Parts: sequence; structure tokens; C-alpha cells
Amino acid sequence: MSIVQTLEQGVLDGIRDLYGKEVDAAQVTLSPTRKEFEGDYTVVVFPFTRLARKKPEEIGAELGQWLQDRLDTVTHFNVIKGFLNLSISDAYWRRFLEDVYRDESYGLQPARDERFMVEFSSPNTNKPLHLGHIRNILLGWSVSRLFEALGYEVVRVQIVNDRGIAICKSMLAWQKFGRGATPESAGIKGDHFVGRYYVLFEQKFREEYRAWQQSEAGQAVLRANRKEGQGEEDFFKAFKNTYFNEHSPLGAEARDMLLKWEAGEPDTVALWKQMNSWVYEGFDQTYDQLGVDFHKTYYESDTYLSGKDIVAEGLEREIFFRKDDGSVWVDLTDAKLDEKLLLRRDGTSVYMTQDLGTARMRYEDYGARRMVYVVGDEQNYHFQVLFEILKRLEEPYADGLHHLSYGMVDLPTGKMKSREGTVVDADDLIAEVIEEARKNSLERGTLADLSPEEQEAVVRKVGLAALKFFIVKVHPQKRMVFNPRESVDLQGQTGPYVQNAYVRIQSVLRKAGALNAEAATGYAQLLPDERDLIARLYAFPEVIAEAAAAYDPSEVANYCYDLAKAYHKFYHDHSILRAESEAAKAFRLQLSTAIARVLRNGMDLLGIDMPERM
RNA sequence: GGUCCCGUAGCUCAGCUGGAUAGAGCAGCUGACUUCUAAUCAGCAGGCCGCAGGUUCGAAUCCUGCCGGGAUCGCCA
Repeated sequence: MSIVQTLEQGVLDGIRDLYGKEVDAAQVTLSPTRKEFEGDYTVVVFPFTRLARKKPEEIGAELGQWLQDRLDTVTHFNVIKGFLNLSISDAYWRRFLEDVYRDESYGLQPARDERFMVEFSSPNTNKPLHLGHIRNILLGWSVSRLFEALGYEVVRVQIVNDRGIAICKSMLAWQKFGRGATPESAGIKGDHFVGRYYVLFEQKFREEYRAWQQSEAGQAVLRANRKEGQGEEDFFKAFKNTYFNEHSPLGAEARDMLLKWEAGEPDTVALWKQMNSWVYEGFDQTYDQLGVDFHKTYYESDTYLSGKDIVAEGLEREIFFRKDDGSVWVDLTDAKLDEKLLLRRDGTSVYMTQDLGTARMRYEDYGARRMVYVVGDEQNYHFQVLFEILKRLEEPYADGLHHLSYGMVDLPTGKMKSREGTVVDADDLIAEVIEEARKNSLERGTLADLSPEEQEAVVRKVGLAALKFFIVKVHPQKRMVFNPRESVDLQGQTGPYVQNAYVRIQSVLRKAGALNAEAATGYAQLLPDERDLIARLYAFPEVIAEAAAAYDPSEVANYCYDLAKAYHKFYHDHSILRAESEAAKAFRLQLSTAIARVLRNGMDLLGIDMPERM
């Protein structure tokens, strides 16, 4: 039984014994004692005043004495107002520390035979990854690591939107204007290369549209369709889609391309494969830079027709219904959701149809009864509906679905807008943070004796830590402001700050030589700072469990930061290698080793690597 | 307009299953490196926790209403 459980149980027993009353475990508030008071854990006794009919101070004193008398782990206590502060014995803490010291994988639960799927990233193939994807990827990766830490077998998947009109635009632009160029010939990363043609298409299309607006045909449409009081510019802005679909030669070509693709026309399919393969090469490089990978990639070109069988099945079971025009719907008004279209009247699927199909497909592939979708919060409603439908279909995994919804990433100047060119490119950003780390490292000169390759590895770890920590420390649900200047900061509440605590420990350990763990046993009287550090280590597994339960990596990030901060202070205030005794030195080395391990394991859950030096 | 999310220091964020005097970082000012990596530490200053009610021994935290910002609302994904 853990110390927290022991104390909780002790309080329940104590109340029963002292006052003859039963207390619900939920009424016991047990929290780490605040720094300014003496003690390790604090019980709030206010809730017991009513049933004991005594003053809080009195109850605190009686309960404290009761616990001290009966529990070996509680050595003394003090009562301030309604707060009972309990002190845990040094022996207990020392034993616990030894356990952590010996356990390489402290905090990680043993494997259990249960699969857990996490879907994240899920890019389109018409443009490179950007800052928004980075938040998505980091969240998805961390959550998958969190559940691995709980012992699940996690399957990481992405679903790539590789089809549709967007990629056809790129294909068409390349065909018309590319002159056979390749990423190699152009010296550009594949995803950026293809992205350029998408942009080029949009540019050519805009030119075409503008010319049309001035033409007789365009002006005639304007005269016939403009609304009362609508300016010419406003009209054409609103008319853009219609123009693309009904008037534009380029639009016609792009749609024609899509039809050919759907018909499986060999040349079109070959071109499509070629361009997408360029994109995937580019994505893989970016994923590699970020240190993430997937077990399985699903392609929409394989899945976009799926789900129709589920719709038919739902119709038969009268979970769905058909309207007079032939379209198929589900009525979720009794779950405070709307009616939702599942199949168009021409029998073609919509996004929801496809998602139903892929959900079942993935269950058939992996049998995961729990599944997390990491998708931006603009799709909250979509997932509410999707999950509700799957429940009504009584899919076996329906109760294990979760939409990890996250807020948009804004810039200090406002929203990212592709049209205004303010989108922060993922590759550029990664290069930038690494460059910043490199500059700082050179100034310090601490890596001078390492080989260029080793230096580079450190600089990469530091730069990426800055970027990743900056993003992952924020609660997913919140919109966040990404300040590029602050994201490359290496000081303060940052990834490198946490790394630095680890590096300091490694440096001390290198100088210490072989550790005589036996000697630590002689260190009887722990300092308050040492007790505080051990108690923090003690909380680690619980932090992981809570972060996983809340699908919230930021809890781990904040924990790591707090631990690193506490250690930095300890390091500053107390000498380790020149401790007052051999026992103290051995103990502090042991403590430092354990802290380094938890920092490394914790940051690993966030996808952040620790350098040995920096 | 309906529904959902957010609102804490100048800025970026913790704290939210109710508990002690609301915490960090950045920015500003002051100090600490011949001593284990100063990417560090210590200090100063900075707050009607959006507003107003309610519940409670106790509210940043729970409930209601309002204000401000954002997302979304049947054939885009």
C-alpha cells in the first residue's frame, strides 16, 4: 500500500475509533504540505468538525496523535488551524529512494494485454506540415507514450488525406507548368515541392479569375446575380467557389483530373502516386526530425468509400432513416445533437460515412477497444456525433473512444493565415530552434572537446526540447499563443532548463566515480530539501496516471519543470561531492541519480531527449 | 440566435475532484561564478483570479446570470 493510501486509510480508521463515525474516503483531503509548514502530508480536518462536534484544532491533535501512535511511517505532527501536518519517517523515505534508485523504469507500469490506438498528425498531401501539425503531433505522441507507460500496447496511426480536389490542383499545376521538375532537380524537399505547385495553381487561378471578372461574361454574371447593395469586390469574393465549379477553365481541368483519378485512369493515377510519394518523403523527414513514428498509415484513397455497409446495416436496424429524396440520416435530437446526413441522395458518402467505416476497419485491424483521435477543436461537434452513432450501432469499442481536442495555435500577431503567408512552417521552425541552440552552445563553449557529430546531436536535443516543451506545457484545450522568440528561449520555464538539471547531475556523477550505495544507509537525518525532492519523486507514477486519465501531457511537463526547479535549488544550496560526510555524499548521489532518472523518463513521455552534456 | 471552449500579474502560462498568505517564467530592477556545468540561484516590484449573485465553516476552483474572445451549427475535411 502506498503512503498516501496508508494515511487515508489511517484517517478513516482514526475517525471511526475516536468518534465512532464512518467517513467516506472522498471526504479525506490529503495533499503535500506547503513549503512554509513543517511536514510531508496534510490532512484537512474541517470536514470532520460536524461529526466529531469538536473544534478543528482539537480533532487535528487527537487524530495526529492517533496516527503517530499506530503508523510507523508517521513520526510526528503539528496542527495549524484546521490543518494536520504529518511527518513521514526518514527511514521510510530512504527505503523508498533506494527502490527508485534500483528501478531503471521507475514510473512505468508492467505491460498489460490491452491495445490502445492513437490517431494523430493526419496531414493533407497538398502542403507541408506547419505549426498546427506540430502541436497535434506532440500531443498525439505524448499521449501514446503516456498510455505505454501505463502498460498498454499502443498503436500509433495517422490517416492521410491523399485524395480529392486539392491534390489534383497540385498535379495539374505540375503538369502544366512543372516541365518535368522533381524535388531532386529543384533541390527542394518533396512536400514543399508539391506545396509549391498547389500555391502556383491558386495563383494562376486567381489571375484567371481576375481577368474573367473584367470580361464581358464576368460582368454579365455580376449584373445578373449581385445582391442589393453588394459591392463588386464582395460579390466576386463570395462567387469564387461557384466560379471555380462552373466557369473556370482551370477548375474544369482540375475536376476533370479528379474524375479521371476516380475512374482509375492510369496516367492520372501514376502522376498522383508520383506526387504523393514526393510528399511522403518530405513528411517522413519532418517526422524523423521530431522523433516520432507511426505503426500504420491509413490513406483516404483506400478508405473514402468505406462505411456504406455500416449505413446499410444501420438502415436495416432502423437506427438510421431514409428521406424522400433518398438521402440517409440519423436522428440524434434526443441526445441534444441534430439530424446528421450519412449518405447523399446520389448515394455518395460524406466525411461521417468514411469515419464510421475507418473506425470499424481499425478495430478489425487491431482490436483496440480504446482509441484517441487527436484533432483540433473545430471538429468537436463532428466527434460528438461520430461517437454517438457508433454507440447506437453498439460497436464493441464505442465506449472507449475519445476526441483529444486541442485549441488553435495563434501568433502574437494573430491567427495563422495561409492566404496571408503567416503560417509557420514546421521544417523552418525546427531548423530555427536548433540554430538558436547552436548559437548559445558556441557562446558557452562547453562542448568544445566533443566531435562535431556529438556537438550536433546535443544542439539538436536542446533546440527541440525548447520547441517541444514550449508547446506541450500548455493545457491542450486552450488556444495558445506561439511566440517564436520565446520558443527558442533556453532559460526559465523551458525544456533546456529541465535538461540542464539532468546534465548537472550527469556531470556530478561522472566526477563522483563509482557510487558506494551502502554508505548512504548511514545518512540518518534528511534535510527538508531532500525530503521535498523524495516526495516529488514519489508522486511521479500518480502524475503519469492523472495525465493519461486527462489526456493531458502538460501535467507531466509541469511536473518535470517543478522537479528540475527543486533540484536546481538543492544543487545550489548543498554540496554533493563535498558533502559533510561520506554518508551524506553517497545519499545525495543516490538522490541525484533517482532524480535524473525521473526527469529522463518524464521528459521521454513528452518526446524530449536528454543530452549528457550541454 | 442555439450549443461548446476559453478569460488568473504588462506578456506567456500553472493552480480548477473546494482548503492555509493565488504560483512560475519572460520583460524591469538588485545581488551571487578562483568552489559539483551561472542554460543556475537568491531578492525587489508587479493581482477587484472578466463582472454580479448563490451554495459552503471555507470559492480562482462548484451553480446561475451577464460581459469579452474563439469554435461550430444537414451534403468541406
